[in-house]
Amino acid sequence: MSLLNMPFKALSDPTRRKIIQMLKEKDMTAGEIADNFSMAKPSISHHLSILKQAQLVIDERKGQNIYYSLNTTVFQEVVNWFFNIKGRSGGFENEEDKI
Amino acid sequence: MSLLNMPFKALSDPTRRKIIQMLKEKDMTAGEIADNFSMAKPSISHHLSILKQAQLVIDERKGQNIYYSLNTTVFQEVVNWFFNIKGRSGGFENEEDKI
DNA sequence: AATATAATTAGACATTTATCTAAATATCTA
DNA sequence: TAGATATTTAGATAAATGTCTAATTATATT
Repeated sequence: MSLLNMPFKALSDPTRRKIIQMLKEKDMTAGEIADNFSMAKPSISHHLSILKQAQLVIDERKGQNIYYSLNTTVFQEVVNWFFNIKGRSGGFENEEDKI
Repeated sequence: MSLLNMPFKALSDPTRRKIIQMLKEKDMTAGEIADNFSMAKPSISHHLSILKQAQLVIDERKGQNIYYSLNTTVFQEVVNWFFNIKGRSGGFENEEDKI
């Protein structure tokens, strides 16, 4: 699988995008994340696993809990794909903002 | 389906991302696009249909041909999602480049 | 009008995906 | 060590996805 394919597939699911948005605010345990959804915990665990495989998140066990946090590196690569499409304008309105 | 879900799903397939990259360079007919893949034409037609539903591309018939082109508006909305996650830094290295 | 070309639609099929419940693993605490 | 809590893994299943061939639609040409 290509480098970008896994993160793109991972981001194609709304639950996983919501998780990413939550982790933007703060690191969270699997349980805290699951509490924000009306979905069985194993389902969330599965989503976290896909985000982890895509290297969009990092996990670290602390005692009984496993904390999840964003891995901005792979994020940047996906963003770069869009920048490349848009001629590196990145959506800025002014010419000065372009690279 | 949420506004962003369709484009995200559409971009989760590598063939469709390749099509987007091709359309970045120039507008193309369905046939020209299909010639770049070792895939049956109806399969490409299906991919184009998904990109069209997601409003990532626009189609226009000219005689026997149907020309496809990028619709940057919806693109921008997807880019904005990433900007929002990344605190609107957009991946620029320098503070000055931020909005 | 008949034929050729460009593209889509229809329908079938195998694979992948998202979800669930039940069971297993890991850690903490009494 | 036994029990409680947090999380994952296993296995099942329904729905979605990507691909194909065959048929259809739309346009152009002779």
